[in-house]
Order: sequence, then structure tokens, then C-alpha cells
Amino acid sequence: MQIYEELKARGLIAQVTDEEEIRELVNNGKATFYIGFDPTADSLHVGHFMALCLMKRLQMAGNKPIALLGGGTGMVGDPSGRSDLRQVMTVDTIQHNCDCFKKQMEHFIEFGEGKAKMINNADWLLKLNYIELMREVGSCFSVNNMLRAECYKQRMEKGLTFFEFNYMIMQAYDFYHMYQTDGCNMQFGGDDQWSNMLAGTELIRRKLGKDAYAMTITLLMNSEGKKMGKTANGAVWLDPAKTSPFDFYQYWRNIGDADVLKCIRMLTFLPLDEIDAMDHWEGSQLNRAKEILAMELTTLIHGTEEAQKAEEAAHGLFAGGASTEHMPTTVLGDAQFENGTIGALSLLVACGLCASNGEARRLVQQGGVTINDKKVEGVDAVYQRDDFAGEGVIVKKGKKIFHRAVTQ
RNA sequence: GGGAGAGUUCCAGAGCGGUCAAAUGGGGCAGACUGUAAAUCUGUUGUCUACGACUUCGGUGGUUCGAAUCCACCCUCUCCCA
Repeated sequence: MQIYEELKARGLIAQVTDEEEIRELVNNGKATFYIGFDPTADSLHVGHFMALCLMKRLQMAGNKPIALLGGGTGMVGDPSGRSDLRQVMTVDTIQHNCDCFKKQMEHFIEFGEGKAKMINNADWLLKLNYIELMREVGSCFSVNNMLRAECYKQRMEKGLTFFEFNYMIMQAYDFYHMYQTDGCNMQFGGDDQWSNMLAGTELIRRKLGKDAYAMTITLLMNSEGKKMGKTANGAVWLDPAKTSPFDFYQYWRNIGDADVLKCIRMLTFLPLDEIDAMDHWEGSQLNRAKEILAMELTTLIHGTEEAQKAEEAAHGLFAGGASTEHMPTTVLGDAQFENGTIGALSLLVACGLCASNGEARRLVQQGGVTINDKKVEGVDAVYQRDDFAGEGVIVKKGKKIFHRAVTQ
């Protein structure tokens, strides 16, 4: 099976500008393609990971990848599909985030001579002169068309500033620029980027009279139509300091039945026939598929060793006989103890399991806290300092959240 | 530039002088059920030294015994006209 067919079979391809041409280019290793990453945070997330996987797959098929850091476009911020204005980032933040992205990307993709290339659009965008830019490309954009673009729909109701409106032009300019400097003839990106990407192929056609292509990756949505890779507390990050390997593993382990196979197909490198075999699994058997998904992904992101630790920890906790080894841990200092004891509520807050004393109180009253395998019966429960020595104390919030507290 | 309207707790959105820590829905958290799933049902959802106290309704000042609610100015946003 050739690469294009494989991508299609995995459900990764959302939209393409010219299927025949793209198939031809990609399958024969003739594409030089770029994917843009705007430095909106100090870590990559699952969406970026999908893009990086795509990059890797296409690279293995002989195509030349360019990872484009959005040091310039990040100065503006993409309004696509958003209902409100993005927080405008400071120059320092953008630089910091770019550095973080760069470091993480190097784990997944090999950069260097003859391999993948990494460039930053700050290198050309920041130098642009307003009047010159307008004279060069301004006449190639129809405001009427831009306003019709799907990505601005939501903003037409709440208002779109001229500042953000320009984002599309910046992104189009990137493609136009790299087409000339790097022979970049294709752009990939999330499906929400479709309008911006078309703006680029259109600009190249108008300015240079040449054809360039664009293809979007299906956005990872769950069966309820919500973007995956997000929790109530924010994204599922690739940086272990922001989302621990254990939490990362658990996110995928806890995925809904309806979404398991789709995720395995889109996110893992398992052979398709193996995945098709799982397609018949039903009911609680799907739990096995969830374990496979969680294990595969955690391995890809954090390495075999971390993945195994996460799996062991999960097995330990849910199959009884909790292993405290890989559990998130809080070290309690002297200040937290009063006369050698600490109250249950303070303990919950100290471990970061509750945001406030009141929340902890509620939780205990509702019977949601277990400490050292014993349900906490009252809000005035107290623990001795000695209890925390050695292995420490296991605090369990609800059914799935385990935390360990120790003394120094 | 002119005119109209809006800013309420995580979000949407009621409230229009005391009975407001603020209806309702969503989301979150917990309990029951279960397969570490989904659906469903129940409770809960500002803070605290907790049957009481304290701080919140864009900002600042004012009227009043009393303000999310009234007035003034300011800021932000939306809509209509140019």
C-alpha cells in the first residue's frame, strides 16, 4: 500500500486541493511540504503530534518536510474557528515558546542536511514593509472572498479586528515565500486551516502562475463532536512536566468506546490489518484496545520505559495492591503540620487535589476521599506526622485520582 | 463622526432598590450503577477560623438606612447610519 492510500485508510485526510496530483507527488516522493506550528504555548499537544506523525510518514516515503515555526504569525494569532480574540503574546513569550517547540520536535523528527528542515517565518515576516507588502500581494486577495471563508464565520457575529483578519495573508505569504526559496509545493495542516492554506495556493497561482497543493488532516474529534486532546484543565501536553506520562496514559486509557478504533487508526503506527482485526472487538473487550492505544501513544511520546511505568502504575492502582512507585507525590514540609498533625482538608489542598478548603470539605462530606484505604468519615479527621514517613500516605480522590504524600 | 444597546459567578443567560452568593441550562467535581467506557439518576459547584462571617455582578465616584439593580464619568464590545 502506498503512502497516500495508507493515510486515507487511516482516516487522516480531510480535504485536498487536487487528489490526483497530490497522490502522484506524495507516492513518488516528489513533494516538498510544510506544516506550520504557531507557538501558542510552551509545549506541543496532541494535535501537533498528529501533524508530526504525518510529517514522519511522508518523510519515510521520500518526501521533504519543512517544519515552520510561527515566530512571525504568532505575533498576530490565527482567528480561525475561534469565537474570541486570542490573547496577544509578548515577543518574549513567542520566543520562549518557539524554543520549547523546537526542542520537542527534535525528539520526533530528524532535522539536518538532507533530512527535515526547520525554519521560522519570523525571518521574513518581521522584515516586511507594509506598503511594499500591499503592493506586492494585496491586490491578489479579495476581501469579499475572505469574508466568506468558513474560518471567520464565528467572528462575523462577534466581530473581527483588522489585525487578526491579516493572519490569512501572513500564512499565504509564508507558502508563497517558501515556494520560491525552498521549492515547497505542498502544505499540510489541521482541517481548520483549510481557508488559510487555500489563500496560499491561490496567491502562488496569481503571482507566479504555478500550481501548489494543500491537504488537511482530519481534526481529532470524539463521538460527541468535541475536539480531543483537551481536558477541563486544558490540553493534554506532550511535555512530561505539564502532563505526566501517567496522566497521558490515563487520558487514552479512559477514552470512550466509540472513539478507540478511530484513535488507534489515526494516531498509532500499528499496521492496518492488525487494527482491522480489532474492529470486531466489542463491549468490555474494548478495554484491551484502550490499553493498546494508551501504551502505543505513551511509548511514542515518552519512550518505552516511561510507558511501561505508566502501565504498571495503572494496573497496580486499578487491580488493587497500589504500587506507590510512580504515583504523583507531594512532599510536605514542616509548615504544613501543626503540633505534628495535619487535617484531612489541609492535606487535600496541600496535594493540589482541591483548590480550596471549602472544596475539600465538600468532597469529604460527599464521601469522595479515601486515605490509606480508609474512607475519610469526617472533615475533622487528622493525621499524624509519623504516618507520612517512609512510603507515605496514599490519598485517593474519587475513583481514579491517586496521590502520595510524604515527609522529607 | 452620529445614534441605539450590552458588559452578571467556569461558559451561556435570568435578575432591574431589600426576601441575592444571585434563577435556569451547560460544564466541572463527588455518590449510585458499571468495564478505569457511554447513558441514566442523586448531591454539589465564591472564600473562610463555617448553623456565623467576609469578598463578588466592566472600572471609579455618588444617591440611599440599604445597590448587581438608580445617577455621573470612564473603559470595552455589538448593532444601525456615515
